[in-house]
Amino acid sequence: MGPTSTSSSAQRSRGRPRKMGVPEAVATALRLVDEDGLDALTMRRLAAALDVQAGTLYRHFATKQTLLAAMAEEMLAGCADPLPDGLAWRDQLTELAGRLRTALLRHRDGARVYAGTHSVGPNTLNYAETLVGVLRETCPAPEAATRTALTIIHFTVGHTLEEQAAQSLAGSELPASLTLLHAALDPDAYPNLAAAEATLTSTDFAAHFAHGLNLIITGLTTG
Amino acid sequence: MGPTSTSSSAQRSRGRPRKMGVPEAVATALRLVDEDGLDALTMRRLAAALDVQAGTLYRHFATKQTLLAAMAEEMLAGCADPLPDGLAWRDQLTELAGRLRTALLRHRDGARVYAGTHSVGPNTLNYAETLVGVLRETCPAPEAATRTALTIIHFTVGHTLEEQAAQSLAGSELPASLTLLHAALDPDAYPNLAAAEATLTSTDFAAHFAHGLNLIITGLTTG
DNA sequence: ACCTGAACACCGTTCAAGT
DNA sequence: ACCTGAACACCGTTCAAGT
Repeated sequence: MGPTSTSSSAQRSRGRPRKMGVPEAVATALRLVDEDGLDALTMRRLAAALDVQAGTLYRHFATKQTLLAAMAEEMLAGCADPLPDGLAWRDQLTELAGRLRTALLRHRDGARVYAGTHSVGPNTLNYAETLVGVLRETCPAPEAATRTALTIIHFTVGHTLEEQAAQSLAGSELPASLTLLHAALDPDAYPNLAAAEATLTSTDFAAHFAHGLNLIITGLTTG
Repeated sequence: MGPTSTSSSAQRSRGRPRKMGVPEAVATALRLVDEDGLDALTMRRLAAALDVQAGTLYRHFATKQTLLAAMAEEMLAGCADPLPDGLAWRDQLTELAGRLRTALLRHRDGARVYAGTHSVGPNTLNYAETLVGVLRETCPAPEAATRTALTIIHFTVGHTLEEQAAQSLAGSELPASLTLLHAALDPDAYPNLAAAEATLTSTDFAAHFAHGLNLIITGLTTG
């Protein structure tokens, strides 16, 4: 029925070449999230983007959660790269925490993707390994090193969740929500918040992050 | 057709009395979340629990997000109650952060509900007001007080998100995920994590939380 | 072995029409 | 004024049947 000179492999690659492997699916899923946000990432939309039926995805991912975990794992690529030589441990921690924040910020809703999953892939484990390694050199008890690593990760995720929530309140919603907050901040009822409003609504998230991280790292010295 | 002696008001209260006010809807929504988790909270299931059509909810909540914000606001009730007299500022901060954690833990998936919303209701604002108030007494710059309040809140939310994620890996999934993690933790590839495994998989979340919070509060003294 | 097509049991949201 | 009924445009997941 088809042209006789068309080999079966050429037929397979008619239109787009068949893209269905786990890595292509994960990359495409991250692209869809970047374009339209996490809420728009649907197994059906992903399948369509891969030129495949929705059910086919379940041959590669047991569930949507599994896909999300693979996306989180992919996002952390590079976070455990070797640290520059000669960095003080304080700066090593700042660098590592900053890498996690940057990795989450690289994709729209990245923190939400990460917070909802538990990857045990190499990117995630190497990152944790590196972070705990730096902390074991400076923490008295080994338990404290582990707990401090968790503290840094939880703070970073919590912070970035908030940062991206503010980001994704797009053009029209952000001013509205600021106005709402401003209206709610009656200086008689909430004198401290009224005084804090400028800082609270500042978009200098890097400064907020640096402040919190510095608190944690400083606490390590003294505690 | 109906019994002649049945007044219309008696008919209205046949079965359950008509429960449709924002407070009842929020309370019922929190009950549904406690029973079956956040993923099972559906506008349609909530409507059914309130003996109402799904569309009716949209007369009280513009969107599901609005409902979730109202739930988050309700969860924070009591968090801004007056602090006991004579507490050192360190203990005031510990108390306030602990109240937020407890409030989030009180409901299944409480941290996820909270993290996905931005309430400007009185419970939320009074809590922030109180927290910033305590910090302004001890922080040099007013900017630092605000940023530290954000740090404490972000850490608490990030921590509790993780705590409840571990909790909701119910009976059969938890052992499976621990086995998976254990298998992944090759001591040659991840020596630090292998050494940290006991702490990493500990369920003493209160101790983890206390450690992280203490780091932040200690950092405040020195910074 | 791998994919399609079609179905199952749902979603959030809107809105005419009723009372 | 408030609610119902019904619809619109979707979901995640499963699985027989095809090739």
